[in-house]
Amino acid sequence: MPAALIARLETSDRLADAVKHHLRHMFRNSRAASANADPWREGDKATHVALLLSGFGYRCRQLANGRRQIVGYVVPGDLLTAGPLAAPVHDHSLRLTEASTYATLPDPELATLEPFLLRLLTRLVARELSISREWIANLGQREARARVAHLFCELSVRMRDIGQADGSSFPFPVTQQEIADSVGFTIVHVNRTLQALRRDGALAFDGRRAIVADFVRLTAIAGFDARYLD
Amino acid sequence: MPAALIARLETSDRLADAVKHHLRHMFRNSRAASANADPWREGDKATHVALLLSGFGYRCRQLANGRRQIVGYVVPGDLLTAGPLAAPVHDHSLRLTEASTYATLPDPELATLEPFLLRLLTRLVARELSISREWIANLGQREARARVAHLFCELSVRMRDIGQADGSSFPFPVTQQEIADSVGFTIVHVNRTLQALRRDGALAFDGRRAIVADFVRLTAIAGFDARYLD
DNA sequence: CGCGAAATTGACGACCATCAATTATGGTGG
DNA sequence: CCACCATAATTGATGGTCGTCAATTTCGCG
Repeated sequence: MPAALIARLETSDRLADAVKHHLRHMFRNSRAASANADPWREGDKATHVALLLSGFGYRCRQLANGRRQIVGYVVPGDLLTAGPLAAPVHDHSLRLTEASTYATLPDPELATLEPFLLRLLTRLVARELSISREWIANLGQREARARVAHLFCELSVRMRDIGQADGSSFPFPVTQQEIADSVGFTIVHVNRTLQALRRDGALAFDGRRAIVADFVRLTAIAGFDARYLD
Repeated sequence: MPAALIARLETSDRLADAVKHHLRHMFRNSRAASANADPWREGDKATHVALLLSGFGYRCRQLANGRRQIVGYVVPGDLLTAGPLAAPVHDHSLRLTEASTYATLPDPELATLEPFLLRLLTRLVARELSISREWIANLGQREARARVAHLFCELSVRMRDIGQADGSSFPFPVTQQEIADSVGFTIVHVNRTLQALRRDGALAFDGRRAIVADFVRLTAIAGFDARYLD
């Protein structure tokens, strides 16, 4: 049940019942994955279209110099991959950091996909692209505090849009090392930056949840503008 | 005439004549733009599908802190935008740094696009996404020399794939300030880094052309792996 | 030849990396 | 329920990469 995708799409426009019906049919096959599973690795053949139904994860790229970069997070409702519609081979690994479920489109249906569903897939890929470009700007032009704050602004909005945020907090099963690999700093510097954000009263943590103590302040620190998430 | 696109697509697989015919028909309407034109700005409505036929440019995002980030370059054969198929509004500005031509798809044909052309557009958007993710890794994990080198590796390969490279050099109408805004350094540091690459015998310039003096060395410095460009 | 833009240089300082501990946390078995 | 262990978080000291500021030189074009 692609409820999260439907919820997010309906944050802007109401969907016709027929469309919802098609979506539910398209993503009716669901698979389970346990925490720390990798549905695919960089270089694997891209076989299916896949959509995250529940859980959490990130996309990860391994560099020749031995370092790795997290290039994006996936939350329920996100297109995990457009499969062979995008490229024959995956350019990154997908890691699910908690037990998750995702839907895959049966291969035979790929060839006969309704045009309007094909267009939806294009829009979903384009949204990933928009997010990626925001990350480029984040990595290239923001200093530590703003850069880290921006990551949490983004995730906060994305979680809220799918109804996964509980008040001002949301599930965040990610280590500081993984935050570091996302924003391009060392774990030591990320630790100090998170402490600064806590001192600012903008951000806090409770176990595996992130708490946006003051969203307005956090967005001000980050220079965050949510338009890229539409 | 989308010759560059066809050339690039044929670096991996031969295209059927019928496909080429469809592409030429799809992108038959061409427009001219002068140097330093901005076909669109961030926030503008996305009206057309557009493909660069000739020229050169970059995509640019403006940040709240007054800085800007170049989030990608466009060369002939690149999809400039999937228009309303991607998003109703542009999330970045497009700047053409030299006189260019680009093809646009007439609006009425958007609704009746052949499925296989729709799939091609999805693939082209996905390629932009793959390149964006490589940029994220570049900005997040590589130090100055490798990061700058990587940019030139990418452009060198992309120019070669479309037959725009003349031996080991290619047109590069970009200032050091723009390189700086691409890799997230200051112009001063970019200048020193370029000098280092020149001393290494890896890279040189001649007016508005970049000269890859030693591609193997440049890729070694960058830790470049061209697979993401397929 | 003259002008503005672009490239280059030097000195200095800040931000972030590195190295190396120590402390906290949370999951597990006794 | 607590002891135990591995993982994660935190801290301090020091150094290097890159930013900032300000000036000068070179280049491109009319």
